[in-house]
Amino acid sequence: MARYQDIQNYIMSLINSGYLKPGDKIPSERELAQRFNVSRMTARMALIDLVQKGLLIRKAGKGTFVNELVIEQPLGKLRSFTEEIKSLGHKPGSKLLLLETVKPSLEVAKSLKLSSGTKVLKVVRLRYVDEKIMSLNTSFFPISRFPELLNLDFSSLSIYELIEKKLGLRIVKAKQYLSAVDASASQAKLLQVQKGSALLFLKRITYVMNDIPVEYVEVLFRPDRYTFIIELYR
Amino acid sequence: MARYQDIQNYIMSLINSGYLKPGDKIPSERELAQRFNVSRMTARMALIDLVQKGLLIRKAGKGTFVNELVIEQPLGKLRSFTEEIKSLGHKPGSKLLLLETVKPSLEVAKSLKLSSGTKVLKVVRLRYVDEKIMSLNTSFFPISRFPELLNLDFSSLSIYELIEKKLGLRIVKAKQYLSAVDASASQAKLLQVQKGSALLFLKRITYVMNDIPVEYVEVLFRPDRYTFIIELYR
DNA sequence: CAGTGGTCTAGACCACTGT
DNA sequence: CAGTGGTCTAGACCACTGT
Repeated sequence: MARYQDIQNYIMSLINSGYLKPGDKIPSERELAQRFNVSRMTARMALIDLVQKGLLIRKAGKGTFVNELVIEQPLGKLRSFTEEIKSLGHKPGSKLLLLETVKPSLEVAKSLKLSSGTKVLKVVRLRYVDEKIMSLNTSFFPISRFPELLNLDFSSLSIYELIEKKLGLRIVKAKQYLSAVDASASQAKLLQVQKGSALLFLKRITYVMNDIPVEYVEVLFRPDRYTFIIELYR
Repeated sequence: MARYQDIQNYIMSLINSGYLKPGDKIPSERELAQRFNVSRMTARMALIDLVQKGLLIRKAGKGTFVNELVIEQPLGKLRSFTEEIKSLGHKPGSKLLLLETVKPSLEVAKSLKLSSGTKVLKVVRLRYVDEKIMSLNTSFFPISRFPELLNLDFSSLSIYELIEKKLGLRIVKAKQYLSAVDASASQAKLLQVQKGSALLFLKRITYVMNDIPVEYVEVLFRPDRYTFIIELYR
């Protein structure tokens, strides 16, 4: 085990334990070098590597700081929020805010390929990453088509997983629309941002076999906590 | 200009000129140190930075090599704004607002794989669809790497087309980041929206062969005029 | 001004690869 | 075996930030 790794483990444990939070200053290179009895270059290597991994940020003349948490999602592969966050080494969370049967809007009905009088299940959830609020999700499920949806536990982490396991449906496709909106007063309050501040707005229709919709969802992301990444090729 | 950057520029020029191809071995740390009259640690820093940028690969006991072009799953189709708008049956437009040589920000420099002192060409354009304002594009081009970029007509519709035709470069990949921001006063004025209203914010790095960046661009879209659609499969 | 990260020196010993 | 990158030392001077 190289000596610079001792320093890295030390810094990581301070961050993971919550002792150091995003924005906090960590000890200087010279201080770490002295404390671990290594040369400054060795302490420096430890920090540069953690900067490269996105955990720290350095500012010449000021110091080295714990980086803000930003989740980046590579688009292109259909994965659940839960799968995505876990794969990035973070802890997904969910809080159920509302669960009721409603008459769908025209857009919801059309997206789910339902007649506008057919009732749907509306589910509103706050989504968390590492206990921090990330997004507000409002889902609509076609319970007339899949009545078993009513039996699902919507406070659990991954609804997609439940749909596949309990309903035996295979999710094969999603169509997403990405835009931006101003936060309304109520949205701002739930997401803990300023009213009117910009939110990343995602609409998604998820399909099982034969292009049959199983969910229509609108998600409002805090742009400081979530970024979509898309790689394109030709 | 730091001395390790001289070494980086040297290596990059060997790669860009085609003298060094993917898989080729580059001179060892000790050899570069001697040739550039620096200590081995300095030569080493130059290489480690290029490894981190994905241009080189190192193998202990063997040497340092030019990285292979990574082939990944095609996720979407890379099309220019002009191609896209035309295919939708609309009329694309462009208005050149600014064209100047600037020192890049850290992010721009890093995205273009340049040292931060290397000047870049900044091009600001308003984009139209059917004579309506759609987006504000701020591009940065690595003129040190591709000096011929200075001869392009930036008031023309498709810069990508020009890059491929006049410079003989094939654009093969783009990486996009999507988020949302509040419109600043000046952005709002140009886009003719309310100050502080939500804009869809896109950052894109466009690459030619060997993951060499040819453009970094930030685009602010009016969300009422532009929506990203993404289809996902599994 | 003291403190910070950025760059750099001129060495050293190590494990590993290939001849 | 000679050559490679990996790790490390004990210093140095620099530009920059904040008091």
